[in-house]
Formats: sequence, C-alpha cells, structure tokens
Amino acid sequence: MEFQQAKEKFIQTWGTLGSNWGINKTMAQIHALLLISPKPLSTEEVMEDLMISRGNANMNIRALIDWGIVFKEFIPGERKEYFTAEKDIWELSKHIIEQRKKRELDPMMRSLSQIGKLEGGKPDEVQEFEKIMSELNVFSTKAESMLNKIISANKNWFFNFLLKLFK
Amino acid sequence: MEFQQAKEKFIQTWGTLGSNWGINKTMAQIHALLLISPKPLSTEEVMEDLMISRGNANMNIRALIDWGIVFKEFIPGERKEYFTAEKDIWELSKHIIEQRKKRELDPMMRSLSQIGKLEGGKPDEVQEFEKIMSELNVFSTKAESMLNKIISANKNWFFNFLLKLFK
DNA sequence: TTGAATTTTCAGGAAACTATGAAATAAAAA
DNA sequence: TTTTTATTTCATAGTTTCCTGAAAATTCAA
Repeated sequence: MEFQQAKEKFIQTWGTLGSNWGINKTMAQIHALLLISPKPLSTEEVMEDLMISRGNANMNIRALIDWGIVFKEFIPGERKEYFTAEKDIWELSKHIIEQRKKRELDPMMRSLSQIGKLEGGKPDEVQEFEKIMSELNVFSTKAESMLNKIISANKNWFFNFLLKLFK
Repeated sequence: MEFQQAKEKFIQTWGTLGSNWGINKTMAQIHALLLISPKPLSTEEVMEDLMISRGNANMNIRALIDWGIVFKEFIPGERKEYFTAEKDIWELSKHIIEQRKKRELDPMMRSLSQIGKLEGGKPDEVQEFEKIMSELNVFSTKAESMLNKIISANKNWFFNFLLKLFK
C-alpha cells in the first residue's frame, strides 16, 4: 500500500473512532496526524494536511493540550509553535481514561449521590428506584477502583495492577 | 428529596452520560426510565413520561432492543407491547461493552489491519508510522483480551477474571 | 515604541444529528 | 371480510455541534 494512502486511512479511521465515542472528529484526526509524524508540526502544517481552517486547527490543538496528550515544542530559531503527540500508547490511554473519568463520570456520580432519602411516590416505584441506585453505587465503586488501579500504573500496568490487588 | 424530582434527575443524568459517550440522549433516557420502572411500560407511557413523539419513542426502543438491553414483554389480555430493561447492572455493562466492541472497535481494527507493507514516503515517516501501528497492535491485542475476559464472565466477573488469568 | 508574525476569539454559516407527525403497514378483533 | 388498534416508516423541520474566516489580541524583534 502507498504510504500516503495508509496515512490517510489511519487518520480517517482514528477520526471515526473518536466521533463514535464523543470526541470530535477533527480533534481525533489532528491527534492521529501528530501521532504518526516523526517531527513536531506547526499549526500551518496541520491546517494544510487536514485541509481545515486556522480557527479549527487552533481550537482543537488547544483542546488536545488540555487533555494532556499533545505538547508544545519549541524549535530553536523558529518563532512558530510546534506540536507533538504523546507517543506512548499506554500513557495515552491512561491520560484519556483519567480525563474522561474526571470530566464526565465523576460529576455524574456526584450529581447522583445528591439523591438522598425519597419522599412520596408509589411504594413499589420508590423501592425499585432505590434498588437500582444502590446497585449502581456498588457497580461504580468497583469500576472506579479498577480504573484507578489501571490509570495509576504505567507501561507495565497490567503487572502493577495485579500486584496492587494482592497487597 | 421528592421521588418525582429524583426520578427526573436520574433520567436527565443518564441521558447526559449517554450523549457524552456517543449514545443518543433520548435512547439513554428511555433506558433510564425502564430501568427504574418496577413494571413494563408501553410505548404510550414512555412517550408521555419523557414527552417525546411516537416515532422517536419507537425508533429508540427498537435500538435498545437491538443492543440487547431492553426486552419486549407480553402482558396477558393486553394488545399493546410492553418493554422492560435489563435490570442487572453487570449484565447491562457486559452487553454494552460487547456491542460497542463488536460495532466499532472490531471494524476499526479490521480496517487498520488491511494496511500492509508500505511503499513510498520518506523513510523516517514510514518508520514512525510502522512503529505506532505496531504499538497500537500490541495495545489493542492486550486490551481486547482483557475486555473479553471481563465480558465473558458474570456477576462474579472479578473473581472469574482472576481465575482465568491463572489457568 | 512600532510593526510584522503568530495566536486566539467568536459571530455567523454549514453540516450532522435528532425528533416530529402523519401516512402506510401490520396485526388482532368483530 | 371489515373495523379497530397498534406499530413502523420517512420526509420535513428542528436542534445541536462544528467550522470558517476575519478581526482582535498577543508576542517578539527591530
């Protein structure tokens, strides 16, 4: 397969994956582009390669930096800013899990935990509601503990994960 | 807190969670409604409770059934169809992981695996590309095996998971 | 300072996604 | 059958999300 063709396919695929999981397509594509680039790229280069506007490129690069998976790189003698992606896939997945948990799961759990003792409502409805809420609580506690173990580890997370389980 | 208020909050929250993760809001809300309902609900009841149209309710209930997390229920003497949600949170998460993997991750991996030996392109670019692709491959293989172990288990998945690891 | 290069912002337009409701179809009862 | 009730479909409308491009702000060197 032609290199250029493979590159486009990868960027395209990564973009689709992202948008299926609530991450905007362009953001995922920029990330893919930086991921496979052996050298840092400037905003200009990203714009040109993906054929997107300056505003779009800038906003999404910024968002990727906020997520902690893309970094600014200063090139001596150059005035422009250059960007690289986190290349270590394990670090990458760790950051993504961490961020999504912090931004979405945690606020949701906090919001749900505000629901206290219920007043009114038909007895069977209240009972069912309380049962489901309590199950969700158990579930999320276990899932969270597992996620925390995974993300607090590094490349060898799998071993560390097991280690931590038994200590 | 008032029951009705808590119920609305839960449905609202579940909907937001869904849309953050690429699942349409109404679909998630219908699911939430069925989840906390002690008895099966008809399309009419869903429409009324969430204030949505017949078409919308029908399409999304159908989608939930396709996902395997909502079931038709026949009530003797009733002509209408009634629906219940999978109430076991562990089963639920298993189904969701399974389906998303099948529908999105698997096709993506299949698509990427079509990329074979590369022709053309600058040497350093080709090298970087191949390095990242190979890392992604290792990652996805490990992640997949873990997911498979989790979803093939049941309520006691955590225990089974460990068991399977060591045999 | 001044001014050129670069980055950021954001109003308005475009695109993608979702919902509506009425008509068509199907299924059960009369 | 025919009638009644329930379900599905789908063109259109509505909503949300995203992108553009130009103007404003910032940065840095002269």
